[in-house]
Order: sequence, then C-alpha cells, then structure tokens
Amino acid sequence: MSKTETRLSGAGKDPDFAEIFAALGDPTRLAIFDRLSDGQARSIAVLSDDADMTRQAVTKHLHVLETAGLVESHKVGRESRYVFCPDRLALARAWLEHVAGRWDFALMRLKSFAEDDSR
Amino acid sequence: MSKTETRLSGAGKDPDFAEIFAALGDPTRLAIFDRLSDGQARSIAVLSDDADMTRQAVTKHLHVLETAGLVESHKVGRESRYVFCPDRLALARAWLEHVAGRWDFALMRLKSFAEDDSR
DNA sequence: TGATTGAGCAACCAAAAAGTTGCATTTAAT
DNA sequence: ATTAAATGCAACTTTTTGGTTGCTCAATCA
Repeated sequence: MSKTETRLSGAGKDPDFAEIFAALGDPTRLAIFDRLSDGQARSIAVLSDDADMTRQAVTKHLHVLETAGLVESHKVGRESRYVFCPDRLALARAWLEHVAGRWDFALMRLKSFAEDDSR
Repeated sequence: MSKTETRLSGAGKDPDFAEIFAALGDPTRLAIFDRLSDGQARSIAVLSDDADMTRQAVTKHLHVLETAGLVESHKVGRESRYVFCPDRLALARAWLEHVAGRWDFALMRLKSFAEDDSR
C-alpha cells in the first residue's frame, strides 16, 4: 500500500463507523467538534467556557472524541490543547456517500423500470 | 418556500444533527440502515432474521431510526414495512461537508500564510 | 373455525453514559 | 516561596440505552 495510508488499517483497529457516529451523536460533542473545525487548537478551559457543564464533563466528551479519532490532544505547558483531526471525519463522509450512492442507484433502477413498464 | 420543502422546517423540529448521528451510532442500527439503503421495504420479521437479538430489540432500533427521520414505516396487511428515507441522511452529509470544508479552508489559509512567511 | 404468524405494548433489568464533587499534581505568575 | 491556574484522577449518582420476557391483538391460512 502507498505511503499515505488511505485505508486506516494502519491505525490499529478497523474503521468503526458506529463509534465515529456515536461520538458525533451528542450535542455537546458536536458543538465542540464544530468549533474545532477551524483548525485552531484550544485548551480544555477555553472549550469549557461556553459550555453549561463542568470542566470535567467537557474533558470526558473530549476523551470520547479523541478515542473515536476525531480530535487529537497534545500538552503544551500546563494545559492540554485539542485539535481537529480530519481522517475519521473523511471516513464517515465516505460511508454516508456510499449509502447515499446506493440509494440513488436503486432509485435510478426503479425509474428505468417504470419507464420500461410504460412503454 | 418551494413546494418541495428542501429545508426540514416543515417536519416540525429543526434538524437535530446530533440525533441523526446518534441514531447511526450503533452497529445494529448502522447495519439495518445500510441494508435498507437498497430501497427495498422490509418487515420487522425479515430485518430480525439475521440479527442476533430479539425481534423487540430490533423494533426498538427501528423506532430510533424512525424518530431520527432516517427511515419510514407503513403497515401493509399485518406487517409493518420499513423503508429508507434519504432526507435526513442528506442533512447529515451536508453537515459533514460543511465541517470538512471549514477545515480545508483553514488549512489553505495556514498554507498561504506559511508561503507568505518564507517569502 | 381454529391455528399461526407478525406485530404492539408494558414491565423489568443490567450496563453504559453523562455529569457531579473532591482531591492531588503540575506549571506558571507574583 | 507562595499563590493561582489548568489539569488529571477516582468515586459516586442519575439517566439513558440496549436488551429481555410475557401478554395481547390483528391478520392470514388451513
């Protein structure tokens, strides 16, 4: 396989789509993920500012996002910064595209069948 | 607004993306949804055949998918058939594209800044 | 008619998730 | 040296979730 590991087999576990969607399936996490999508790294304290819950709760959400591979963290000084991570997101997108594509194909076949029928 | 209600405001609640992703965030539901993406309507009994759980459990999963707007059900005879529903899926896709697009934009800006810097 | 099949409903159960509090630890600022 | 800020960790509580069993009801089929 090429050096740029398109398939995530190199990441250890096979792409667990359900885990990715589950990580996005919470309003708080979705908001955090959306906020991080501008590429800026942010500390837990900053990310906890506008959330109406404890810093520890936000920390847990960040852990969920991180184990799902949607964000990454690195410590700088005394604070740990979280950054957007696009790889798994691309996987999720690909899966949705695949499903939507299958639906479109089915619809197309149905349509051509109907035309066939009316001929 | 046009007759073909592109925005889901007509569906009552505003598009709850977290709910959509949460519905997809379970392997069983993901498998069911994937299976239904061929456009074929299937009864609960049929969908329960290859699942290693009770029919009632599958029913619950179908309810979750339905309240998220990912599938629709209609009764025919004594059985209720579930069909794929592409609208919310399109919403989810759009959201992911939006986030990915923002990331790409940020990356691009960062790159041009770096080029600027080395000049 | 009588048996069977597909499904709905309610109660119940165990495990996971979401969130909290309290305390310890490390890093930075004064 | 002290203090304050940012976080990590563990225990605990409350909801939610995923799943089960038992019973009932409606629609077929023999």
